Amino acid sequence: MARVTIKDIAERAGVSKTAVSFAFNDPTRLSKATVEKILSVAEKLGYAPHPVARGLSMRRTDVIGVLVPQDIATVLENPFFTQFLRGIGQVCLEEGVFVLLAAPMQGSLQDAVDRATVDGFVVMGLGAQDPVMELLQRRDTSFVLVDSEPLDGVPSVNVDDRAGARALMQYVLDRGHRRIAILGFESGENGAWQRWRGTMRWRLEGYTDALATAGLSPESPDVHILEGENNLEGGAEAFRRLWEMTPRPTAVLAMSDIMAMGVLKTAQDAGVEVPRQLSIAGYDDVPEARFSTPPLTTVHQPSVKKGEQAVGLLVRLLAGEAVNEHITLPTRLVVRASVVVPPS
Amino acid sequence: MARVTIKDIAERAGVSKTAVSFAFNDPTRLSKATVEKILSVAEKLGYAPHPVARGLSMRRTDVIGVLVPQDIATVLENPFFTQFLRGIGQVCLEEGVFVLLAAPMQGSLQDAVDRATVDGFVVMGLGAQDPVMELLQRRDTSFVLVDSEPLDGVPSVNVDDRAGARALMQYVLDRGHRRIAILGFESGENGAWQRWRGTMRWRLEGYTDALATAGLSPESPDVHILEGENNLEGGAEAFRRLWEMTPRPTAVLAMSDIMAMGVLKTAQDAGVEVPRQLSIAGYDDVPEARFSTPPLTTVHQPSVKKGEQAVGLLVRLLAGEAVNEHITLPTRLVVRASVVVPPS
DNA sequence: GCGGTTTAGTAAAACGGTTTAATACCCTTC
DNA sequence: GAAGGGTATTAAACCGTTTTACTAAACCGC
Repeated sequence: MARVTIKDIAERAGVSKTAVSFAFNDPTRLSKATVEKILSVAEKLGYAPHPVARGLSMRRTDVIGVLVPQDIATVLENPFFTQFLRGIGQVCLEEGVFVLLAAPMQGSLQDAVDRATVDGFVVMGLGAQDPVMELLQRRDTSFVLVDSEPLDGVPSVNVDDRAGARALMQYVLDRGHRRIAILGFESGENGAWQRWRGTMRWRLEGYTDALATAGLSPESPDVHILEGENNLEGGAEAFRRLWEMTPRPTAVLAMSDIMAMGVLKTAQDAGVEVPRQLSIAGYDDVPEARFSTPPLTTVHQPSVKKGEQAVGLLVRLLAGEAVNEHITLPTRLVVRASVVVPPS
Repeated sequence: MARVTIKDIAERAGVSKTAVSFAFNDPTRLSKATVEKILSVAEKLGYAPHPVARGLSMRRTDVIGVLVPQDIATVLENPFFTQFLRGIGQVCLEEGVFVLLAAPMQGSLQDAVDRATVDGFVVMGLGAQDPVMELLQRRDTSFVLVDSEPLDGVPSVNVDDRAGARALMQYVLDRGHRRIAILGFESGENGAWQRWRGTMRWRLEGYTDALATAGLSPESPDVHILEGENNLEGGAEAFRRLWEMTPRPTAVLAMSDIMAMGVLKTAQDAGVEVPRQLSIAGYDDVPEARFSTPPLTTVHQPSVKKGEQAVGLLVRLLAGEAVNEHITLPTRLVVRASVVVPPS
């Protein structure tokens, strides 16, 4: 039983394909009677226009892609991304557009871009110097950057990472901490925080701003900057490394809540009292940050709104509007209980 | 600057469109020299085959849809679904296939099915009597059911919900609880648990099995069955209702961890000591269940594997294999700290 | 130098829709 | 009664690929 096509409907209704198409897309072009006739035949045969054929003809798929530089399982491990995706999904639904997850296919993000049947991309956390960036620009695909360094002529959404990081570090210093570990994501530039770009760079700048007020800097011997995978295990692994240091840091600022929770869990499993022996702070303020024990002191960023805004820009771009906005959303320090004064 | 098509490449390389197509899809049909010539021209012009055109011609989009009966923001609120999606995403990546999220479009799931450009669906939690089920069967779309009542001829993945629920309830009863609340998802059949189907029904059967060993049943005056939205707020709202009962239940078994955590949080905010005054149990064993205070006693289900298996079946189906498997994955009681003996 | 097979390439027909340009018909209007 | 103007409808072109069926040339053994 082959798929029922527009031709079938046309024949059964005794009209042309054009008429059938009109009945669905612009009924005013046809007489009331003909439209009804066509629709009833279509209904009876269970016809719906083939979305791919339609897409080819209309040069529009009504799908937007969410492009992420890591594989889906990894990305979804971070609740922040789930929140972001919720924002995207919600707006897409309202706009009558589907969401497609585009991650590196057999390792190649380029392949994913080439093969994805989408009208445009929301691009998440892509390095400015990534070759995919060029590829996107060369194609006629529209796209919006999120958590990337803004590019001229490409709309973008970011949060005020620097201010958030500064406020958090200031808070930690104000409690009295002077031996501090900063935990970033894996950047492929392990240890070379001088070469960090984008989000990590901005956050580091914020930390640095605050450190300066205490006469410290990333180069200070008691300030440690390390990288780990952006998930629970990355936090766990980082804890093990930093707990071997002498003297041990009294506070660790992770660049994501999920890493912070990895540190927290592993520290507790190792018998370390948090926050008495070790203060831990995160970044993002994911929903579960308030449920941990102790609840996580962190920096809130409006993750859902980030997604909403990104899709909003993309939709306008796809509608042909000349969008050139660089949105920066606010961040906010959220004080909970995982950072206290260090042991004396 | 219009998109560069196969025709452009053909002209610039001085060959036919067919040759270009072969160069990409079956290079052995062409001489080494011609292939190189074509590929170099394609490279220079930045050509990649138009995925939609390709899809139309090949009758294959290399996209699978994840069909959910609620909107994306709601579904993603439940970490269980995120885990499920991780499993799906991972296998899809390996298979070189994209994932498309298909939720009701402007309220119509039917629309979503008609408009989604996919080769097949993983259908999540759809009621057996849902009209969409019929639609799917009438179309030539392949699909796999997850968390639905198995349908003849349609592969499906489920977990042993009944056994899990039974073990959990037994554990609760063994602690000595006799005034018990059961909290299900909103089913559109509020209060009418007799009409629950699928997952909710199976779990309820498990609870009932165990209740029977204590001489109780869903009809017992001290057993309360209620529904709430399947998210934190649903749990919160449910707590308020059940805390007004007299006598109050000493234990509540929620059908998802997320609801359980909603109950937990709200109870604590109301000054209730958990678990001393109120024992709380969940279902799913999402990653954050171990991080709550107290850590959640719950039923583990292999969410990631569920996604993996579902895609696995779908892929085989799409490959033309006659798949007719009904997979049931095991569940397992996870004892943590949120259920203790009730106050005397 | 002759049939037969391989090799390298192509023209044209799908795939299933939408859109453009044209036509046939009827109704006014002068 | 011819010109003009809707209105309802359609044939054909188009979207950008893949695939089928065919041809021309080269190669082969004898």
